[in-house]
Amino acid sequence: MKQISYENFFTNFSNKTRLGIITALMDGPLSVSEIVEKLGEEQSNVSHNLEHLRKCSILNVKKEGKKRIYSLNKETVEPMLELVEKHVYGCGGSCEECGLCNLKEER
Amino acid sequence: MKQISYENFFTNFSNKTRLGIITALMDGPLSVSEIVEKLGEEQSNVSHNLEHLRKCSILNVKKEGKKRIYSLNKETVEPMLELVEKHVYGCGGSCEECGLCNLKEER
DNA sequence: TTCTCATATGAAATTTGTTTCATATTTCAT
DNA sequence: ATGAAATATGAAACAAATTTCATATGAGAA
Repeated sequence: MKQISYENFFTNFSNKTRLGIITALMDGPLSVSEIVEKLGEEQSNVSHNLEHLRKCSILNVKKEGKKRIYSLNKETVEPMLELVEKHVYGCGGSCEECGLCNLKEER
Repeated sequence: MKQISYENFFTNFSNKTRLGIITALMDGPLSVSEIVEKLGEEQSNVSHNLEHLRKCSILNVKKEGKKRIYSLNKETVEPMLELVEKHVYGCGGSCEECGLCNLKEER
């Protein structure tokens, strides 16, 4: 049996701050301070989390003066989130725990 | 900005036991005790984790005598894992942290 | 250079998630 | 009914991930 070890990859989608970052970058690249402002999280927290995302190639960075501009690897992220969305809409409202069906209501 | 709250969904892919369960069920449905045996994890641990997976509709259950047969929701899971695989093979070996590039070597 | 802004980093504190342990529940066989 | 097998459940113990805090680094402006 092939033991898949994708844990660390998926960790990037399983916390609020990181999904916040991902969501924030949906509309285009942003600098760290812009992300910080958008999320209302602490700078160093955002920074730590950006590192994880970057290390898994979910984000890309480029330097621009003193700023670092982060952008989303949409090729992976978009279909990933689309898949979940599809899953949610297909579940018939049976996922009490994961909160996705609640999300449904919000939209 | 729409705040995505998919955390809990992705949590199901970001730990070893649950990915182990998912992997075990790739080849077809299994009872709890069969999963326990296959993974070498404790029964109650497997049981707890099965609950999470089921609640997010990643797994389905059906009763069969005293047994409960769990099966994989392949429609969601397969393309999800395929996506990650594609991401990995496209990353050019740059994801030191997430361990996916190491997986590459294993195969 | 020195100052300031933007970001990163390490370690401690905190929060969250996972596993274990003991026990309960369900179902079937006797 | 009673016992045994299969699974579930709750709470405590444990482990791991996240956040915060203090500080460091780097880059440009004065």
